[in-house]
Amino acid sequence: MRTSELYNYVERLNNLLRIDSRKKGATYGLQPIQLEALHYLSICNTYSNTPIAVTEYLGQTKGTVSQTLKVLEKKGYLTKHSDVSDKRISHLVLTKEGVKVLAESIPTPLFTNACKKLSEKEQTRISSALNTLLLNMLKTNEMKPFGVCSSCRYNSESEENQFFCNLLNEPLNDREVELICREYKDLE
Amino acid sequence: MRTSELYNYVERLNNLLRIDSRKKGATYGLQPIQLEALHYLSICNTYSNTPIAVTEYLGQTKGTVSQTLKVLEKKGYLTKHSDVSDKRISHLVLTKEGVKVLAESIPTPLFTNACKKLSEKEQTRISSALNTLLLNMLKTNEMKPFGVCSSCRYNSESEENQFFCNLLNEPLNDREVELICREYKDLE
DNA sequence: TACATATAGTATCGACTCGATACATATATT
DNA sequence: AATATATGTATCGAGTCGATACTATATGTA
Repeated sequence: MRTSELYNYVERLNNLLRIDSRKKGATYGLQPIQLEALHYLSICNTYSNTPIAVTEYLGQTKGTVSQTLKVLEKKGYLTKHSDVSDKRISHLVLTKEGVKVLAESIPTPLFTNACKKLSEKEQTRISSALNTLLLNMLKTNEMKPFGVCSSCRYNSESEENQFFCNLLNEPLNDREVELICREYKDLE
Repeated sequence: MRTSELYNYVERLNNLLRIDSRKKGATYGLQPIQLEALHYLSICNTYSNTPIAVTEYLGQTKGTVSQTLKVLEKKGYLTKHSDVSDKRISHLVLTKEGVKVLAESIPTPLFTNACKKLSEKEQTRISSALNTLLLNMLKTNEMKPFGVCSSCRYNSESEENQFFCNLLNEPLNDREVELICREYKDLE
């Protein structure tokens, strides 16, 4: 068992990224958790850009997330739009300014520079290893996996590679299927 | 370039560990950062168990770390011992209680369970990938690598595998050479 | 030796995070 | 219609964190 060895690496990685994220976010008056919320909203689909989905992804309470989002809205990095069919729900959409800030902050400079020095092969190797570790952790956890449509059990692919979500009963366009979804469920 | 893909994995991993760490630490009234400080002190050598070394490792300011350590001391998880030759320096030593709490908290339950399900081969593969990524990040950063003696430039190994540190001018015992050091420098 | 400078560490302040609790509103269930 | 459930907000207190100012010790230099 190399659990401790692995953990030490992961924790150190955590430290470095948090430091870098704090440093970079300070440029825009943003806290690490606020950058993470913005980042999530930039990689999730339109069914998953709600406060409750952010709550599930970040693993915080909805009250805490509500405060985070309030700050981001006040700073002009996102806007809230009421759902047309369910008036309880708001959809959070990044503003042009929010997208810009995010593009300049994430991935963080330190991480980006480190990746530049890695070969394509090494990057693939690391990506695969992280994927294995992550999926394994999610399986042992009650948290939602937040996967993409292509391997979701609710997805049925038609003849022309058209994705269709059987949970939401809607076809999905090419951009949507690449984004992560809070309703994602693994194939059985 | 798969920078974004890699970053997404690492950030998600961060989330999961922070959540788990917060949950577990709450059992003992400890915050994630306090567990990290305790953890560092359990894996560093006696030259590196000072407040300033914790500061460098965690990447925070010394004032912040001072507060963290004050809490840990008050809770009875560590004790401070003045250095014999330099009165400015304190050495931080975990108490029996501190060691116990740490053993029950780190690695976090979620992470430990996930590792149990991975084969020895997979663990080796992930460990190697994380090592590559981490060393690369540290190289592009001004932060100290905090390595172990065996690959440190200050180390000169004698006939009987006896480690000797040329910076501190002291021989090191078998336990010490396995611990991380704030004075560590890569071989040239 | 005297004085300047550097290093290790602490104390305090204000802005911020975060969970807990209570609450408002909308939808689902019975 | 009444009740339960789900989405989201407001407020509070404990705690994090960097900035600043401070003390004490060590080191370098004239």
